[in-house]
Amino acid sequence: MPRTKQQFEEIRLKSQKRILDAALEVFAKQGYHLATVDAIAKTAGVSKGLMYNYFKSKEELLHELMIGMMENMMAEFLPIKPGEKLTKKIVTQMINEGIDLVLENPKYWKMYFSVFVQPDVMNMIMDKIMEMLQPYFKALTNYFEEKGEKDPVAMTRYFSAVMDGIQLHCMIDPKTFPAEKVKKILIKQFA
Amino acid sequence: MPRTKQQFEEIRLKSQKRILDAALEVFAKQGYHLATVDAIAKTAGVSKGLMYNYFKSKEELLHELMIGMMENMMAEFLPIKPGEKLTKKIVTQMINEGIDLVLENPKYWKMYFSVFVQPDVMNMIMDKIMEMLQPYFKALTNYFEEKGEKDPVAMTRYFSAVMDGIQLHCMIDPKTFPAEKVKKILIKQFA
Amino acid sequence: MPRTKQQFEEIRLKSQKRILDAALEVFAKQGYHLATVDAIAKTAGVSKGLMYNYFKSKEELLHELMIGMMENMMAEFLPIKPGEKLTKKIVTQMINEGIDLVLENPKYWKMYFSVFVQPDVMNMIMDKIMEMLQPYFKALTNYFEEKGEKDPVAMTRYFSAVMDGIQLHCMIDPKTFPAEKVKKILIKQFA
Amino acid sequence: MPRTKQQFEEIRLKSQKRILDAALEVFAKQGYHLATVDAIAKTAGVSKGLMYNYFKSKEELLHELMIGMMENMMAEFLPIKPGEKLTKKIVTQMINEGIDLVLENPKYWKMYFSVFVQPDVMNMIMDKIMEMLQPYFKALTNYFEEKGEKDPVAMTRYFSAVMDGIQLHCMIDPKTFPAEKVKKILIKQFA
DNA sequence: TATGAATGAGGATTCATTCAT
DNA sequence: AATGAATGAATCCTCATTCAT
Repeated sequence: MPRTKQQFEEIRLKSQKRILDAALEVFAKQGYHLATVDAIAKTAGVSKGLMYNYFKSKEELLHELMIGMMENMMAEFLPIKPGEKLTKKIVTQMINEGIDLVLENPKYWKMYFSVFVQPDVMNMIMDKIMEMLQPYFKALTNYFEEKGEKDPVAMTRYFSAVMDGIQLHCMIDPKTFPAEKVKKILIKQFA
Repeated sequence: MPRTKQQFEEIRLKSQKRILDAALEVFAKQGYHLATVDAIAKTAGVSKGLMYNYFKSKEELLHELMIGMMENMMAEFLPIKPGEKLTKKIVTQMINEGIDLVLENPKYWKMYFSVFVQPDVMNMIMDKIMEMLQPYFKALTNYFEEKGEKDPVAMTRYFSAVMDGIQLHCMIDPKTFPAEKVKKILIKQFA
Repeated sequence: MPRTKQQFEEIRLKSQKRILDAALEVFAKQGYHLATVDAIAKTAGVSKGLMYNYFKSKEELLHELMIGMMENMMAEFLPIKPGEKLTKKIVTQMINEGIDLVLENPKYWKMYFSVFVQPDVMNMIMDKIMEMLQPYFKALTNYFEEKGEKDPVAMTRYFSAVMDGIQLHCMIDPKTFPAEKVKKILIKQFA
Repeated sequence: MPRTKQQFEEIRLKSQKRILDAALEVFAKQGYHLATVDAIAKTAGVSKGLMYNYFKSKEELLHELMIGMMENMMAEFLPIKPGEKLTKKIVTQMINEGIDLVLENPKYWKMYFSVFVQPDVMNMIMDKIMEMLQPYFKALTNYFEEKGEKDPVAMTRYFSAVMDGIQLHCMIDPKTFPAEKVKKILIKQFA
């Protein structure tokens, strides 16, 4: 008797998750190009072949991973519902969380950032991610508008850039970067 | 025959420069891992063998390149002599130049940034670069101290991070990023 | 419960046929080596596991298929009973049918031919097929003998070779090959 | 001092030839799909890498080989200059040579034939080969026209098909195929 | 009987590096 | 100083086959 559809589905999901987790770990430690499919499979405790059952290439594995991370991050980073407005409190929280997230797992974020900087290959991802970020940009633009900023669109881009810069430095040097002080500066300036 | 020696030296330097220029171009276009030694040699118009006369590996080529770029950038970006003090004017100039440099050649800077984000491989470079940045950090700390900032060290790191974030976004999206408006915000805030 | 046994047997035969049909289709389209077991199973609408219940390997599947095709073809191509003699009419029919069969399904026949040309792997099949062809060769030899040919054995081999050559060209270029004219030539020469 | 251009050219040609010879041998013995690049390189006594210096893929290697064989064969098989007319003597020679060539090296010709029967992959080769065969078809058509055949184009195609059929059977069973007798039949019929 | 997840050996391809000239 | 032919380890990916259910 074969397993039921549902049983198979469960098995599939479980294996996929193991592979994605392993990929995250290995990509984070070695970077995309130095990470071998072999190492990922070994880390996941599955065969290489299985990987290719679920992801049609190493690149697709990265894509899926990035999209997944992005979705998770968005959920934590921008905890508002569509249409809801940003408040000072929420922006404060975004700043704090955005920095803490990186400090907790600098390796993962290195991988994440590195993609933005890879030439060619990753353009597909960029589009997808930009699309996902739209509501976040909109909400911020709204927020800055209500705060009375003259050019809320520019301010939003400025804020995003600043946050990315901070996160970048947290990643590079999590030990000596004065995260707490910088948080305060940011909150004072933007929230 | 000292004359001949000098000529050899000239040829050496010229070839080296051609190779470094080619490497920069190819690394910038393809990223370190996707760039092949072959492509670099071809771009430089020399043989692979010659390349290995001057640089003992692909990695060394990258190192030399990065250090060189860093030195150039520092010269332009921080045009003060050791001991000299930063003025509002100079900081303003730093902000403007720092952004314009990236906008002029986003590809090169992508390569540059990507190194900071590569795990493992580039740890060696980091030390060297951090060392080179020391005087720049010091001068900025001094500057912020004189401007009356409470925590000038934190402010310096904040400023560096912000500048990197802006530059990152300029690189990613040089066309729609509101560089001029952001410059104004930065100058108002830091200069 | 003999009834149940019979039902099982029916199911078995039905599944086997579906798999063989699918195999024929996929082998014909992609060639033996490029055809995947997966594709065959999918085309047949069964699981890979089931396939291996009926055929112990991809190679056996090919064997069964070839033998089956051979039997079918023989039935159509040489519609005489053992011992019965070939007549002009029957030979004419063989020529016409032999060419039409190929023109109707050039892909299948390509697969069929390709086996004769594969080194190593398929030697096993050759023996089996040669054995099956014996009565056909005998009947032809008889026929040519009665027609007064000096060397009926050679003539038989010649006829077989010619037919295969014609069929090969029909397969390669079914559109522009002058099949009807060639039929006439053949009939005039051999029938 | 580097070698001269000419020296390099010689080395290249020599290596290429070794690889092509090896490829012919291995493809002939195992068939395209079962032949491994490794085996070819080993047979040629060079590294796998070198193969890829000269041929950008296994498939291209096959293409080059086929084209080369074709050219050689044409030179022997159709020893007339463009514009020159075919005579009975030349056609007789074509028949004899065409069969002897195959009998001498059935393996090579198996490889050659197998390509015509491979689905998909080899379409590029087909076009090239058809183009090369044009002058041969033209000369034959002319010949049959002057011989007073009613439909010389059809006759040409018939003749080609017959020759291929004979060659095919020579390949499959070089030992018992009555080559000499068949030659006589062919000569009587076509020359 | 029937399923499809899992395996892993095997194969094509790439590319930094070496070395004879 | 200069060349580019040659190497081979490393890597991605495929697919026939097995097996627990």
